[in-house]
Amino acid sequence: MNPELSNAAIADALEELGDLYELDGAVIHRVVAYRNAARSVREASVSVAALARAGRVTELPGIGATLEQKIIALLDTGTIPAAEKLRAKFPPGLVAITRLPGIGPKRARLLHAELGVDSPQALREAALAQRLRKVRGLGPKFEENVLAALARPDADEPAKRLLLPQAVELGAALVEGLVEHGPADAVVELAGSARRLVETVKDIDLVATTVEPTALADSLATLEQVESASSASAAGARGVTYSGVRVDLRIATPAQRGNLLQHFTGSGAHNAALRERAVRSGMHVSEYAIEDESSGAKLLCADEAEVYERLGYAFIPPELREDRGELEAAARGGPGLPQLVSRGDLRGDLHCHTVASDGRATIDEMAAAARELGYEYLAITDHSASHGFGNDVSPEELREQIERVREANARLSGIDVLAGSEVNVLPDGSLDYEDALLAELDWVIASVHTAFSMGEQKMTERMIAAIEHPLVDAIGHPTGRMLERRRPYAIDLDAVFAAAARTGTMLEINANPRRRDLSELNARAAVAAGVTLVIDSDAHGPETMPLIRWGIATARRAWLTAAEIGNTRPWSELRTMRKRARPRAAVGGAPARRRGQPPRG
DNA sequence: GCCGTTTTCGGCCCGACTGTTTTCAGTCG
Repeated sequence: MNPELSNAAIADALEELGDLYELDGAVIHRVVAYRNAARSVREASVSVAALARAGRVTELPGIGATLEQKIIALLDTGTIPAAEKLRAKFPPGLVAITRLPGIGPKRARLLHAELGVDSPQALREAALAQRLRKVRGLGPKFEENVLAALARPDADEPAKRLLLPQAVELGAALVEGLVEHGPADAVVELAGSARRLVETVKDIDLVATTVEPTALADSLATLEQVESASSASAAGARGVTYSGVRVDLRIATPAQRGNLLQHFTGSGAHNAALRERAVRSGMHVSEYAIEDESSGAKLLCADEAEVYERLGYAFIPPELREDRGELEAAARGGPGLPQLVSRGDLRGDLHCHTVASDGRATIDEMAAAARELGYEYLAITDHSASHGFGNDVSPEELREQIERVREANARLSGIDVLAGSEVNVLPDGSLDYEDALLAELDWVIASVHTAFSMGEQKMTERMIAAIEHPLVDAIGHPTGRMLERRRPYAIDLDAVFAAAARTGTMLEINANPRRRDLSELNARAAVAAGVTLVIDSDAHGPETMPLIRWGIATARRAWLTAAEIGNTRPWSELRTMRKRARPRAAVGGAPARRRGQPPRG
């Protein structure tokens, strides 16, 4: 029997069908319904295929009887009949055209019907022959824009995205520049996905208030980072940096600062859901005001929290604004939002490197950095013997390192230094130190660093073997992904989470901004399955230990509280949670702790 | 196609910008 389709595969199929219906001229709400359903499937924390087999898939938001049937057909036959029909009608090249800026489904359909355009290549030929301008509603300018879009070397690949720290840094520099060059009263803030602390960012969104909006809009073009700016008006301006990042500045009056910040922080899905719910109670929400339908009164909010309050919600932290159940939870009479974990809750860092392997600093230097951050403990976890791309730590060297850690711990005050290792999980699931040596360590984190492409079943068995090892306390960066660089290895995370919960093995949120691994959705699913997480910096030097903030960001976006994170506890408590410290009978027999699941996600 | 502190039918967020138009459709976020 074939393995069931992944949530991502089902979501892709629904998204494609939505695109095809849109090309076919379906009413837009139907198209939107497919896209909402696709997102719901993609973000589901359990196997949607399994849910569908159990007849429960309509429990997911946005999935009704019709989509249930289509998902079942997809699982049974590998395809959806409606999609087959539409694929025959609209060639894939036509769908590709709709990805070009300025061309949506309507124009693609028009070009197909009027000129027989069915691919980017055919579109280019038609534009060069000046045939596009003959179509009603299109003109020479459109032709020009089409050719420019097609000429871009990266026209058919998705745009590179900034890692969050780069976006935050660029955003801060732009804010500073606008404050410096703009009118004296200007207040400028970073909004958009960077404010929500997402993993990667496409463009920089800034909001500002001033009584001289055009002066501020004009000043965007004068910033040293900005290569070109356009369409400056009282409403704002747009620009592109020399690094090729789009910047969107929106301006309102000081009295509307809250409305604007709320709108421009997004996400789009959060705002759409917020506004739809508001409409049902007779309110219309925009970036400028909340309008009461019955009285016509327009409420301006200088403060963002007031926007939520006036609409009947508790304040929703930006990290949660993804339409993943936060509105239902924050609504008056709802269950309420969790008290999200914050940086100050962490009492220690359980994954870092020193000069013993590929780190840049000594034990003492790393311990000093940890103390500086207010931690109570730090585990030194250099790579193990077979790491292969740094300075390996042989068993003998690890024994010496343990001695050095014990000595440092005795000497240093204000910080407990723990002897640990980041042990390789070898392809067969075994570890590369003997158990007797591992038993001398305070903390063992096991990670996969080799043989990434072994296939899902083998990788899952490999990982579960490591999870079942009695001396493995946690699994490091559990999916191996590198944002914008390397996909996660194929692995059955449901099985991994179940094994981790069953054995009491913790899983890591690796805070390195290129990893953020587990991701927010996976972290949320892991905790729902009963797993305890740890948040680690994986620092290779004192200066990278503060990267922990990006791991905190992921945990917050995963709705996690301090109680769900192991290293918010003092070491005296956390050490007893390691499965090696538990009564032997409990290992393997502990029932999964279940947390109340929010309505979505 | 989904969904319900108005509704099992009739709604479904809101506004800016562009290019094409003499008042607006399409696209985008």
